[in-house]
Amino acid sequence: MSRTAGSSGKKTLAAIREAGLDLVHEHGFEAMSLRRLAARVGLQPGSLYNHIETKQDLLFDLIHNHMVTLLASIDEELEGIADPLERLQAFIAFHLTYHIERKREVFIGSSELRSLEPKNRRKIVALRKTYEDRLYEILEQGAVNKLFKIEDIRVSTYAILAMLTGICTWYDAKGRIDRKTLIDIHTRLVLQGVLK
Amino acid sequence: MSRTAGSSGKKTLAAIREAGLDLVHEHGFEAMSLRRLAARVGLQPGSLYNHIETKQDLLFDLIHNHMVTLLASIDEELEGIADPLERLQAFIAFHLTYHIERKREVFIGSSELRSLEPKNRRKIVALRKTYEDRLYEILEQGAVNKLFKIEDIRVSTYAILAMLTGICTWYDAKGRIDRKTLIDIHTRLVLQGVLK
DNA sequence: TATAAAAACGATCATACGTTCGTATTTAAG
DNA sequence: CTTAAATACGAACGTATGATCGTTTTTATA
Repeated sequence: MSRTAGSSGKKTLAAIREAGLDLVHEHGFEAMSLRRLAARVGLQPGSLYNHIETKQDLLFDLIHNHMVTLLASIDEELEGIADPLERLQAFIAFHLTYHIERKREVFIGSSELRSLEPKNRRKIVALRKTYEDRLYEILEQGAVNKLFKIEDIRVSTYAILAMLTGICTWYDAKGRIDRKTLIDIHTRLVLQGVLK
Repeated sequence: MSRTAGSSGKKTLAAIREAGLDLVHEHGFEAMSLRRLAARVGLQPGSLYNHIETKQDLLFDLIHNHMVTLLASIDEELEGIADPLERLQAFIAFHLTYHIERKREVFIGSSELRSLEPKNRRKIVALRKTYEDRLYEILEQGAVNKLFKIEDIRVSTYAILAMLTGICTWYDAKGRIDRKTLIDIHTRLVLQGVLK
């Protein structure tokens, strides 16, 4: 893929991000070389710096972008739903669907927190906490309404998230189970563990 | 840490493994330099090769060692327990305890499969499958005995493993919750999702 | 205490690293 | 059509990479 001077910066940045997701996922952030990244995008190494500040900034950009989109999406998804049970069902379906389609981002978002500078890491951890709180609040609301019976809301939040996220990384879209069935099974598993 | 020629190879190899776990966990396998590893152990880079074949062999050794010990331990743990419910409880307690104490190994064992050569990766994946089968068989036995009611045994196996393993990576031993409580909560969560 | 084996040293190989910079080219706005 | 801004080039910086090898030092055995 060759590229000419002056060509659209928007497109080039998008290509850099896409190749970055691939390469970080494949080699880890520290081991991803900007030379390989540039080659995949069709640039000379130095030209990357017309689009990114530093390698570190690229990593932050990739993870931050993921988290912000995730948060905006869940809020959109839950908007207008009041009943805790329905909200929980919506959360499960959304989380599974969203994460299945973004395995690279999910992997990087958890495995490469180590490579973020402290200030950047704090920002990401705060966003993650905000997302976790969406589920926490649903469980809490259901518990208050005597709809759910939960021993420890915080631990249950983490347990449900671990289950849903973990499964996404294994799930093979071309395998035995279709997406709807996957959602159904998990909805039932979670509800059994949570319903009164 | 300084080291003298002729000193015990067993100790040196153990130190290499320990430092290797740390550095792979911290930087990722590809980005872990043998120079840094050697420095941490107190060796010149070339001296590592008195103990390891290649960098790749070290990675395989680290992961393989973990998986073999894991398998031997679960078999020992389950030995003599016949009742599926008791076996499930034993599995949960064991898995949580074992994984909490080996966060580095667990992390590396999942995130660095990508860095294993195909032949090595196949061996590890086979061992992992064997471990997963231990839980699968417990669930199956419980289902046959009409003790458990499980919609999809394979998916439930993965879901339970994802939940238990995921939580281990977050769990802070110095935090609000002690280990016994963590096990109790998770045992209840799993049983609710599985019991008839 | 003589000696073989084990382990460490330290130099070396060609190659790759992230980033900077001066220059050239292309695009888009006026 | 002119021109400023955006983008790309390509060389260069000092440093680090995994692995090899001949040599030296230390250990343990007999």
